[in-house]
Amino acid sequence: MHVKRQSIVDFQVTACYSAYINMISYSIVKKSKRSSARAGIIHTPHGDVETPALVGVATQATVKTLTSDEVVQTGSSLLIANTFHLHLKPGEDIVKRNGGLHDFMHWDKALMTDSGGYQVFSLGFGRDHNIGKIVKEDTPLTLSTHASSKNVKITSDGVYFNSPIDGKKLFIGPKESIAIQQKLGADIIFAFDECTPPIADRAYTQKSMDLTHTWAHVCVSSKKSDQSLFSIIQGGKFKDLRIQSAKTIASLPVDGFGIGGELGFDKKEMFTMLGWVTHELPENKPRHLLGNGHIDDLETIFSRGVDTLDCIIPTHYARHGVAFTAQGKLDMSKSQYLSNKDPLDILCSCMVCQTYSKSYLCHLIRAKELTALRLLSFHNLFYFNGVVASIRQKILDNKI
RNA sequence: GCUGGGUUAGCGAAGUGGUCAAACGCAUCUGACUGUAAAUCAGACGGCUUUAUGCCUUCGGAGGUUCGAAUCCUUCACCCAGCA
Repeated sequence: MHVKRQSIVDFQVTACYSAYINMISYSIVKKSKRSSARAGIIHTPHGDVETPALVGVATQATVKTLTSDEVVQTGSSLLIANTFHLHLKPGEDIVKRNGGLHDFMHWDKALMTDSGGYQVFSLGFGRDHNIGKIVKEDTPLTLSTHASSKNVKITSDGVYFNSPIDGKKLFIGPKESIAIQQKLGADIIFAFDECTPPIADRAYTQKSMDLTHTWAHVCVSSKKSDQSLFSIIQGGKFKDLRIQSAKTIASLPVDGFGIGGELGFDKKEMFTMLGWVTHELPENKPRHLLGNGHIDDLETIFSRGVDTLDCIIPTHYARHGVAFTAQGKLDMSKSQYLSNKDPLDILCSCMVCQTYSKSYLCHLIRAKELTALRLLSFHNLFYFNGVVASIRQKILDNKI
């Protein structure tokens, strides 16, 4: 993969079909009769991705703590890296000079890059109010159209950020995001959007959605590469806006869809909202749910017609000492596990469960050994991928 | 033996007459975490209860000065350094 040895003939054939080969395509293997679930395959220039699929989060061109080879062993076939972070460090030109993201990070399978739209929220209102994308219902905070963030200035052309690294001002709009993503060279790139804050009122949500739609058009027209473009649906918690957004984005010449922003205060609401959105989308293109995927929600999310989703939970929680198992979430920093000689999950066939005891992992966590973070990250990703694979099987077996 | 420095909550370490149940760090415990500002963050951490501008017991031991002592004095114990 690193060093490509091709005969002249091979090269010509590749060149001949490159415009075709480099786009993704999606095929449905099985459509559920019981729900909106689909089992399918996204064909990419870097291999097929069987869907539903969990997309591993590799924000800074790495799934934190794991090598790319290890990520392959966890069963992942698609990762998502981040435009904003890679623009800051090391810069897209460095990545390009290293042969693009795939070569740079030695990842031979499919890749997405997120557009930086999430950072519009997380480094803006998210940071201002110390909130995440999902917020409890009883928050007194509200954002209306006049609201402005300390750290991020949103204009019709794009967004002025303060770099979280050195405070330096930088500007990213739809054109800039696409230009960066072209240099990064992932198979699938995302349109620049504003991740609508969960505390936005209707007026703000609408304005933000309109802006995201405007930017989506700019992204479509400024893309010069043969990468596949996914465009993001917003609309917050408002049914008419979600539907309007889905219809608008669906009418664009894009290759797939992202479902973004906040999805209500509770799980039920989220599942309902996903239904509103996927109902409006054409069947022949993949739908990606951005940044959402508690383990217990996966089956219902996929049953609403979502094909892929990315979520930091398996790797993020791992670094905070939490392991996911068939017995639930285990906080491996708890001293009770020091005397437990069983594997994390007795039925798990991952390298960690085949090799190490809870006692050892608990010790490593408590001793703050980096290996602990690696082992839990590996297990959690493997475990999540296994759960998603079993959901796919259930769809194939008419059980979902 | 002499001289000097020291002994503070589980550990390390501030504090040198009142605002001290005693800063801060570590350890411990409890919570958070959903397109990664995240190997992070927040809270508790002498005891008791009616959870409070509440009560009780603490700063090597004992005694003293003072309205009031972790802080000053005496003495004892132990530790460290230098000198014999």
